[in-house]
Amino acid sequence: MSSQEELRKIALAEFAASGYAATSLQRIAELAGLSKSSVLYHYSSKERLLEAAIAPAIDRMEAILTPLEGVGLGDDRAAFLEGFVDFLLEYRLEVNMFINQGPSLVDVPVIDRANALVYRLAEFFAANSASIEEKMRFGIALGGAAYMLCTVQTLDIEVGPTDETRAALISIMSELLAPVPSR
Amino acid sequence: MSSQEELRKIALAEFAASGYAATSLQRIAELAGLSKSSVLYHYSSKERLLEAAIAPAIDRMEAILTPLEGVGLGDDRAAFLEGFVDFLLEYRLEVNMFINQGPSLVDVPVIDRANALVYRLAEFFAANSASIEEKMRFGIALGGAAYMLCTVQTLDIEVGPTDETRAALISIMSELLAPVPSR
DNA sequence: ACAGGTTCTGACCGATCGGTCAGTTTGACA
DNA sequence: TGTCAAACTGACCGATCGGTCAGAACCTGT
Repeated sequence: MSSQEELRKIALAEFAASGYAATSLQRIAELAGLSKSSVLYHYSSKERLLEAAIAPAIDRMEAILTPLEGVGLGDDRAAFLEGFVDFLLEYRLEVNMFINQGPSLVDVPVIDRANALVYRLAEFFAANSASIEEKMRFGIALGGAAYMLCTVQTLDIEVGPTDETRAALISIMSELLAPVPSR
Repeated sequence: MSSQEELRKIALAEFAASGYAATSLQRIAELAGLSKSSVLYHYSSKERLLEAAIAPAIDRMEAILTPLEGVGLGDDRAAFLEGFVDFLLEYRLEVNMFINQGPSLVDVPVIDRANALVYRLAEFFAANSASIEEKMRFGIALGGAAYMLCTVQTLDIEVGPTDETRAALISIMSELLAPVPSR
C-alpha cells in the first residue's frame, strides 16, 4: 500500500476515534512509522488530509441523494433504504466523523460540503413527510441507524455478522419509514 | 448569576457546539467577558470545568438507570420512556457532548463515568432483549432520539413546540420498544 | 479610614500545535 | 557508475495551548 493511502486510512481512523482537533500530525506520523514532515510531504496540510479522508464518502452520499431530489421518494422506499444502509456499513468511519464533528468543523470546505449534504437530506425528508411525526420518524431511523453503528464500533459492543445486521437494520427502518397514511 | 454558574453554562454550550479539544479557555473567557486567569480562578483546570458542565446530567442518568438494573425493564416501558425522553429534552447539550465526544475523551475521569454509564445502558438493554433485532431496536430508538435532538439543534432545523416533540418521540419510541414477542 | 477576604488581571512559563525549508536517503533507469 | 526525481527527515518558526503567580481592584464589615 502506498504511503498516501496508508496515511489516509490512519488519519480517518484517528479522526473518527479521537476527533480532528485532538489528533496531531505527529500522532498520525507515529502510527504510520513516518516523520511529521513526511506526512506533510504527502498532504500539504492537515485540512487536505481530512479532505482526502472523507471526500469519497461525501461523493457517494451525494450520488445517492441527488437523483432522488428530482423525483421524490415515492412509495418504493425499500430500494433507497438498502442503498442507504449499505452506504452506512461501508463508510462507518466517515459517517461517524461528520456526524460527530461536522457542526464543530465549519469553515473547513470539505466539512461544509458534508454539512450541506446532511441539511439537504433533512430537507428532502421534510418534503416527503406529511407530518412532524413522520419527519421525526425519518430522523430517528436514519440518525439512529447511523449512531448505533458508530457506537457499536467505538464501544466495541459485540454484534452479529454483517449481513444479519444489515437485514435487521433494513427491517426496522422500513417499519419506521413505511408510507402509512393513518396509523 | 454568579461567574461560576455563567462560566459553566458558557463552557457547556461551547464544548457541545465546537468540541472540548477545540474550545480554548481563552475563548470561554472572551464569551464570559473575563480574562483566562479568572476562568482558572473559578475552575482550577479545563478538566474541572468540563466536569462541572456535564456532571449533573450524568448524575440524573445514573439515577434513572440504577434502580432499573435491579428489577429489569418489565412490560411497563412507558414510564421508563417518558423519563428518558424528559432527560433528553432537559440535558440536550450534555447528551450531545458525551455522545459525540465521549469516546475521544477517555482518561478524563468524568467522561469515563459517562462512558461507563452508556455501556451499562447498552448492557441493560441487551439483557432485556430476546434477539439481536430487538437489541438493535433499542439502539435505534435511544440513539436516534438523542441524535435527532442534537442535530435539530446544531443545524437549527425548525421544529414544533416542545410538548409536541415530546409526545411524538414517546409515541415513536414506544412503537420501537413494544415488547411484542412475534412480529 | 482601615482591614481582610473575594474576585480578577497581566506577565510569564514550558509544551505542543501546524507548517516551512534545506538537505539527505532511496530507487529506477541510462 | 552517475543522474535525477521521488520520498523522507531534522531543525526550526510563530502561534497558541493549559496553567502559575504576584499583585491590583473590589466589596463588606468595623
